[in-house]
Amino acid sequence: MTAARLRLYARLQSAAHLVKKAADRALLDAAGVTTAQAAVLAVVAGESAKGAQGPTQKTVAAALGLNESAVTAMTNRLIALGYLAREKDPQDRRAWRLTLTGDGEAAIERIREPFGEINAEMEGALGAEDLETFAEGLSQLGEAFKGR
Amino acid sequence: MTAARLRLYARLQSAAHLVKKAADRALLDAAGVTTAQAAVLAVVAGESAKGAQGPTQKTVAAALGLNESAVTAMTNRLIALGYLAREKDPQDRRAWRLTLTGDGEAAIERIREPFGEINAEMEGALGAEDLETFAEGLSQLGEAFKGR
DNA sequence: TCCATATACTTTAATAGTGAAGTATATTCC
DNA sequence: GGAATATACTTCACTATTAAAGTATATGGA
Repeated sequence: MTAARLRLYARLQSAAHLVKKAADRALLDAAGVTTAQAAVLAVVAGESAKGAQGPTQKTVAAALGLNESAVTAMTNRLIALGYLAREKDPQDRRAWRLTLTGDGEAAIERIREPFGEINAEMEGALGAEDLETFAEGLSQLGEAFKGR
Repeated sequence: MTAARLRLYARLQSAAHLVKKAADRALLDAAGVTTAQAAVLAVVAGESAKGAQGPTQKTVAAALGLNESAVTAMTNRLIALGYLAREKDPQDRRAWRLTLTGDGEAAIERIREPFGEINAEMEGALGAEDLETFAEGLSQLGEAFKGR
């Protein structure tokens, strides 16, 4: 089958792993934050910009395709690092509302440049490839595997 | 910048994570093996086919873009599961030579079908996309980030 | 109003990875 | 031949994830 010949799964995972490894080193070096932590901070910043309250952990989990237990653990680490704060939602006391601290906002600022470089390096590596089409393909893959 | 607009890093990691999550469930269900374990078994099978001896751990690490310490841990798990065996290379007693057990070869057989389905689902999800070009882009990314 | 069920989060045990520092064996170069 | 260095692997402490089972609070009927 062509499905086997193209080895899409292996290529996708290998590329993702190698890029993540490099990005983690770059971000940790320049901003003292891992890419996984940066992703959570970015979601909290983005969701906070939408409304008065910060997002719940469930919202963060859904945005990143993670289990809620992963977000519990990440949130604990980010609070320990001083980047995030949480308080009980008064409307629903099962839920936490997450917000960035001042240090959290500062971390996001520090992330911007090294992260932009990673994205630029990726675009450079793709050479002649149609970038829009390639990016679209990645989104289609994500979309197709989102609900299982 | 276009680099930020396309969010290649986020899309790549998200797609890879969601596909891996689904593939792990499928493989664990059908073959009792994780995708990470399957990757190591496949490398050992492929390298063993090339020469008389199985690969060293270093060879496996290089093939998968992993640290040698990750391969030490994976090898221990796969030996405990009965899929892999190792013996000291008589030419270089620092190195182990890895080989598949009968159970390891059987596991590779069980993996084939569910894994083919994952690849086929990925191709399906890409729709109109030129599959060759997309696959090539993934390889280019991997290649560009391999040596850092 | 109370019970059943659904929802938001937590806990636990496991896999999978990193990087740094350590051990043992090879190799290289006076 | 022996010292210095390189290489193959291991160990350790840590981050990040999953799935399953548990806790606490909401919600929607009867």
